Amino acid sequence: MDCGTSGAPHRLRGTPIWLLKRAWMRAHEEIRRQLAGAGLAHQHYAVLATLAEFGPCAQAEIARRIGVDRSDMVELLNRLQAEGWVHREPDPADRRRNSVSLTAPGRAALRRFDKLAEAAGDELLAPLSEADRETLLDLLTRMMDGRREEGRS
Amino acid sequence: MDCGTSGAPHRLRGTPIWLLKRAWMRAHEEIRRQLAGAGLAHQHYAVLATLAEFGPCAQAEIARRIGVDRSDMVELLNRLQAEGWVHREPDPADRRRNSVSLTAPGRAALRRFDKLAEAAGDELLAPLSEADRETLLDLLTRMMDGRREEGRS
DNA sequence: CATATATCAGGTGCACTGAAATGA
DNA sequence: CTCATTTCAGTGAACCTGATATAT
Repeated sequence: MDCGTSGAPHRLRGTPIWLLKRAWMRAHEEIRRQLAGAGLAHQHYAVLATLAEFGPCAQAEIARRIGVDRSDMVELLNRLQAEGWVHREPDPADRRRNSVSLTAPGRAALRRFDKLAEAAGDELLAPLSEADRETLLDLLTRMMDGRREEGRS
Repeated sequence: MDCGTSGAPHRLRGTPIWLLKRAWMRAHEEIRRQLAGAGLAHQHYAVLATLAEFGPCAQAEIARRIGVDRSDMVELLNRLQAEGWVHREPDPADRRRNSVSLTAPGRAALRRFDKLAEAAGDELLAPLSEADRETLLDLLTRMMDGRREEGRS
């Protein structure tokens, strides 16, 4: 993956869309490398993290939380279930739903992946100081959440 | 496209990789909407911008500059050529190469797309103040270019 | 009836690989 | 012979649509 921005026209280089694209491509490469050993995608990690934080969920709820399509949840969970990390069972309260829960091995695996994800993030942010990292995360968060509390930093 | 970050686990929400993914998805949606009328992708715009800035190029050079695969340049240019915006001719100095150049209509089209791209960027950055926008672009640039000039803002 | 869920089949855009043909 | 360029054929992950069966 070629993530350099160096030779690009400055019509693009100063543009948020271009920068975000290249930044995401680099980020994607980092997380991919970290999770490659386990043969997992970032989304698998996101599913495990969601279950750890919110407890047993319907598939559609997980999908909504992490912004994945419901259609794609099926295979995602098939994989995690095959590893023995999650457990699917019909929800007695609403029999349309599968109640998906984290198993003990799943919880242990998640702890490993947490470390890998953190390493990927550190690799990515390596060129920035601690203060700059915080500022960047804050700005991105505010950009996404659409608020507007000026100033700061 | 669902770009909200609201309901995601905080294990992900504070993470640069997660934030960059969601941010890029939103950015992609904005630029897609702006260019949808012309039926173009962001990459088509990037090609035109490259030709405007660097003059006639070999296909491989354009590909290198904007981080697109050489294989994919072919169809990208087919489309732009079909619109009459670029012109391909064998480079007499090195007959392996195609010298790709911007036509007059291509230059005019690019001016229109510049406006659309700018509108997409403004839409994206709307929640941020002018100072914050500059900071964000600066941080992203430094993250990608790997320098380390601390401080700023 | 309308709505929500899980699943499957398929489509599309995009990054990428591998190989061929041509020429430097 | 080695390398670079254009092109084509095809793969794979990800986002998305539409349809079905089932339950609320």
